[in-house]
Amino acid sequence: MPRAATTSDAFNAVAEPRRREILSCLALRERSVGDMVVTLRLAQPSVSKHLRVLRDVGLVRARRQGRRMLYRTNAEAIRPLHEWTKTFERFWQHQLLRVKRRAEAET
Amino acid sequence: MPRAATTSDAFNAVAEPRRREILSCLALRERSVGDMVVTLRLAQPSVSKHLRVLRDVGLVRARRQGRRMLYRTNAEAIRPLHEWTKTFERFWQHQLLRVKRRAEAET
DNA sequence: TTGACATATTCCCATATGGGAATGTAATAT
DNA sequence: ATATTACATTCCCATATGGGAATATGTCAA
Repeated sequence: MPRAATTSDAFNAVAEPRRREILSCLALRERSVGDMVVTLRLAQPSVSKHLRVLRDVGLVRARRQGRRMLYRTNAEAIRPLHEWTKTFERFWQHQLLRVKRRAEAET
Repeated sequence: MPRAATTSDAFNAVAEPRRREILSCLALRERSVGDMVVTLRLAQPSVSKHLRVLRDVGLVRARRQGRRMLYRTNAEAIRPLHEWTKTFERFWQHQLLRVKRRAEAET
């Protein structure tokens, strides 16, 4: 069995650094593909393909405006990732507390 | 260029569902490999290989106890993911507000 | 209709993958 | 020393990948 498809879920989709850049970029405001090509210095087909993946998992939404396509981030789809990482919050807080205590004990 | 290695960073490592299960499991308490095999119903080599990936990116720590290896989650390594998703928090809050307003306007 | 612009898709390829099976390695027990 | 237990690694393979290049699709303008 190979690795799961990038389009299988948000976790797989955001594993790619370029796609994370795109999401950050499109969170602030709607942008066209050509806009992203200039901003991120990527080839147009690459941008389109990344957007396709992000769209398939619902991380971006698109609408047509004349001959352009305008994309924007659908932040709601990032929330499951946030929730998952959040379940570990108390653990790293415990770890930090332990480190702090150890440091204090050493003085 | 193929997909980035699963060991290239935490984002790629946690893209795999089994590895997320392992992390959740090892966050509560230290466990041996055989323990995980039983709990997650995975073949032993699979568990070992997943743990290897998680170790390479610092998501788990290991120590030997006799003939067993005990693993535990290093929650601190999940923090960057949490921070990244957090940057989108205000955006989904905006979206929810908009949905709420629309719902209220329709009544 | 024809052309230009904007984006999407297809084809190519080297590479990393996860599981299964088999094998290697390390530590204890006898 | 040998056997046993507990993990780790290696080999195999079908499959998905991201980039580059080329091509297809879609929209407007004249």
